[in-house]
Amino acid sequence: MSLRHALLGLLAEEPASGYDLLGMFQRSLAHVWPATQSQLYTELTKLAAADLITVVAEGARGRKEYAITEAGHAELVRWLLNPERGTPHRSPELLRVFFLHQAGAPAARRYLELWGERFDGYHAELTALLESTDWDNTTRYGGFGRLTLEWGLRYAEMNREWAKWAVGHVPPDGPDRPDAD
Amino acid sequence: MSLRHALLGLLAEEPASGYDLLGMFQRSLAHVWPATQSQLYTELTKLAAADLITVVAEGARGRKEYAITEAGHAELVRWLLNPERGTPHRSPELLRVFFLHQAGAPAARRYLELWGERFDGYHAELTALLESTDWDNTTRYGGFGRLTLEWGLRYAEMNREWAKWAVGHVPPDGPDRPDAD
DNA sequence: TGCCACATGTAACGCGTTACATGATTTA
DNA sequence: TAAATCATGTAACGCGTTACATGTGGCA
Repeated sequence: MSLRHALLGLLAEEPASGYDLLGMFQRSLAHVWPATQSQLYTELTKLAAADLITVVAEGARGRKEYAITEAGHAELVRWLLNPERGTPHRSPELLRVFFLHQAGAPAARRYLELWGERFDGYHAELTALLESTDWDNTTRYGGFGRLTLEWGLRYAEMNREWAKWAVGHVPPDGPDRPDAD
Repeated sequence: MSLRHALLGLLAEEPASGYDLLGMFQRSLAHVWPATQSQLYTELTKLAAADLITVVAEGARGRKEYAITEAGHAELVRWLLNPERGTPHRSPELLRVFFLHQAGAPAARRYLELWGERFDGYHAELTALLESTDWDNTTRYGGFGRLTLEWGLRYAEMNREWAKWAVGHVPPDGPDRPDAD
């Protein structure tokens, strides 16, 4: 149930419409919590029904501007300070590594090299974001966006380093299959 | 659709029953791709219907032992070598960081300290796993389990370091709320 | 006037979770 | 003979994805 809290978090800064929020998701939250248009509108309706947000203005083209309520802000803070036990970590890419010997050592090495390259790209993307933003002037999100960006940078670096290490540690293929059990 | 490939991967090593596979998931795959009992049996039925696996023996208590078919192995290798564009990264914990200034700087620092401690624990858990396993003797998964474990260790370290850094970079609370917009 | 951007909504489907439901075999 | 373990299955629910569906307002 994190989408609802993401919406509350955004609306805690300033009122916005579903369309506005969609833009914010695509621009600033895309790396942390992607969401689709359809999901977003559905959740806004639910949040309004639960009185965590309310419509504060209606504009042209059916535009509805939402604002967070007191109850909504209370819920946001409650969620922030009560980290329920995390969702288990699931990574299809890492799962592949687990079974990669089925593909043979050369293919495995290629896979890991590709891994490194993908994170090169990701790192570059984030670096561009870091440099294109004036972090001093960003009162919005109080600079915490910088912390999450730093996490992303370190994550990318870690993956690059790991991939490099892993390529060198791919076990050799067995003669055929040991099957010694 | 990764659960099905995880099952194919395990069955590529040796035939097993749903119950056996459940044990393997809990023991060795828990950190990479957790799965529940109910999910697993459902997926096995589907895999059998698709002829990617077959029942090779029936034992006591309705036990059904499955083995991978040729089609199943082909599908496994296909999946291994075709990394479709990754599921977007979603982390409720990181999402919290994004909005943490709503909770105030002291609470934010406490949150980040807790983050570091949790990864201390995780790192210790993985280290224990590393030391309790004889990696030379592990033909099963051809040593690739070691690569994923290494990833986990580095991930834990990265998070510890980041949390330490982040605690020192928590922006001060605004006087009240700038609201200058 | 025609297109683009704005703006909101619904329906179908898949996967993961929790809970329920049942029963056989071994072993203490 | 009672409990633990082995063993399989179904149902309800939530969230995320894709696709469909519709309509208005501004501007060139």
